[in-house]
Amino acid sequence: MSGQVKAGQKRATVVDVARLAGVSPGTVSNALSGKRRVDDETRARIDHAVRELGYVPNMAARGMRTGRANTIALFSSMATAVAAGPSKLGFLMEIAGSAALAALSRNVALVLVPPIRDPETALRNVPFDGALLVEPTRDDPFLALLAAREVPTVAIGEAHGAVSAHVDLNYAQTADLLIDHLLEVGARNVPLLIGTGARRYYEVFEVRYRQRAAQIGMTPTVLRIDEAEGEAGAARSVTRHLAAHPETDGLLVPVDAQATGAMDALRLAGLSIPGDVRVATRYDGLRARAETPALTAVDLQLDSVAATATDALLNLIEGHPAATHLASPPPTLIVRGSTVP
Amino acid sequence: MSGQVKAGQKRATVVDVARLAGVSPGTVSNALSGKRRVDDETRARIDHAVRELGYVPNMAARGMRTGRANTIALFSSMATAVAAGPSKLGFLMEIAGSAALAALSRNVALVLVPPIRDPETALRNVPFDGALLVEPTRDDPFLALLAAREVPTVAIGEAHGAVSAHVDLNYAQTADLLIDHLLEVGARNVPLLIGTGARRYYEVFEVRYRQRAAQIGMTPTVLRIDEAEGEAGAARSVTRHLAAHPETDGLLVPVDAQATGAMDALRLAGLSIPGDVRVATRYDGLRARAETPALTAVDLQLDSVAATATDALLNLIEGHPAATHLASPPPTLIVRGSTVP
DNA sequence: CCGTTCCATTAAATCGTTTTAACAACCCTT
DNA sequence: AAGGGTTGTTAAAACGATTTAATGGAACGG
Repeated sequence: MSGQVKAGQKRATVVDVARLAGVSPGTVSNALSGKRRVDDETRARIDHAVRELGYVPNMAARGMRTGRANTIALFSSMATAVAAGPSKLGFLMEIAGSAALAALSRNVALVLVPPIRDPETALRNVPFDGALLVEPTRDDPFLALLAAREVPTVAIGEAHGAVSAHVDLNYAQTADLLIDHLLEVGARNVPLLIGTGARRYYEVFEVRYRQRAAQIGMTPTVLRIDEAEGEAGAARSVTRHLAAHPETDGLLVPVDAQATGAMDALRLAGLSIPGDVRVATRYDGLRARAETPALTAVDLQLDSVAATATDALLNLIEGHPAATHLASPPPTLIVRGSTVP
Repeated sequence: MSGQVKAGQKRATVVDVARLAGVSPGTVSNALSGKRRVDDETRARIDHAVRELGYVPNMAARGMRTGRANTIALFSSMATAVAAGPSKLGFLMEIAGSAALAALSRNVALVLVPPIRDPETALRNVPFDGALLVEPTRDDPFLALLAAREVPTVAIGEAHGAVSAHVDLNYAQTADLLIDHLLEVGARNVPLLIGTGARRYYEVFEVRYRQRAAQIGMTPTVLRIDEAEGEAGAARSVTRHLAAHPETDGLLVPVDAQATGAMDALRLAGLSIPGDVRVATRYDGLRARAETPALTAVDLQLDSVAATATDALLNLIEGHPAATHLASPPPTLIVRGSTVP
């Protein structure tokens, strides 16, 4: 059958196709890309030659001319201990799945860049036209890299750094949803646990939390935990807090890995959930659902968020300007056993 | 600070660096790649120029010369309904995470190719040096594509097609683990539910299942469900089977999405789990853990599997031959509420 | 002092595509 | 019949790196 290439033979180029079809390489290029008109009869000859030779265009050569890699990168600087955890799933991967699908439907592939110690050197070798950045910190190591490359960058979640655009993750709404729910189910002494990194969503959660606390006359307590310490760090922090404040009857722990740690601490202290203490977290992922009882969380509509971000990024890459501030569907509360029996 | 590039200015090339350092482009290339010796003093001048200009090598140009894209692709032909599902997580993404990490540590990026209707055209535009193929079917659409590209391909899980190598997923062991466990907890009438696709692991499960059934004198029943129909298909199938065989007291459902469907059907029939019917599945992912009761499943050590596959693939790409048959750590049973109270 | 060998460096070729500018050939108008 | 538009095609010039073969010295041995 034609179209097959014998092993060891080097791949056909546009020149080979041109020769076989009796035209010039330029015409082959035009026929294939459809950028300029080509006579129907000529095009037919070219198509035939392409099939005959099993011609596959060389992406590197094309990229060199066009300056495009047909690739976008997905970054997250969240410590692996928190972002990935035992089974490498979660937030980042959920976004990756949707983004990959959205990108591929526009003939662009998604390259996955998990957090690593030395992004600099690793990225020297990876070509990409634009980047998605998941909840960057104030001075995210990736931001500098991306700036140096001068590629368009879309953040997922509000960002303080300089990005081309960002998709809102509705931090304030999400915080309110969780805080109000905890109060509604009767909690009155609810500390907030967040990471130490300078992430925008930590800031927003803290602000809303303090506001609401002031309104209802609750003494606000904010416990900050090093992201790199993962679950264990959260567990230690909660244990310490419980010792000093036995009246604690609720925990607001937006980071899911830290929520898992908090649950461990509560169990260790022999407290019942949600009887003695109610717990709520933000991201409704594996951890939230696998806890016993399962954790009350929020549906962040990550599917939609990722697709929006990807589309915006691809538009930017193609030169179409995009709004710098993109909305996403409102988050909805998912009530589970950790807050109601 | 130097190293910054003013916006709008086009990126520095190796020629600019050479000029500034007072050497030829060839020497710059050698200094940067370390392929040939370069005088220390010269190298210092070059390094300085690189920093001064904020030089970032153009990957497309390099790729054109070297023929490498520094990228590997991860494919799965499993229907989206089953592989991704409600929250796009699962098997594929878990492998993606590990593989991305393993690849990046060798300066290669992972591109994610989720199952789509028209892989052919989408892939024309995506450059990659090799491919990881997750549990391909007998005539997987991706296999042809990869053959046409003549890139090395490593399958995750035994494969019948022509691949360069494959990492064993211990199908037989896994099947035995699950079957024996179901029998051990008292199930005596246990149908096997598998997909209709020609996947190697369906075949192996069926063989082991029939063998064991014969040994203990159980009438084997194999229900085949179209992968594309996801959970609903499995639910319908189970409901139908229960009507005809009320004595059913166990279900072996390797595909997790189908296991979820089966659980729905059991609940609908008002049966208690594991009291009336015991259920076990293969992959211990979100679905298995989020069920109530959580599903007994198997730890497939996907982390290690993905890392092994990625390493082998990169070796192949670099020309080092690799074993065609790669082992992975033995799977272990994870007993949960769906088989023991 | 000449002939080798070794070394760092360079000039030039090369990779495979896209794009630009030029060019015929043809059809209309006037 | 001359001039003005189309239309389809082409030759040649990019794109930016790596690699090959050649070069000019320095160092060395006899």
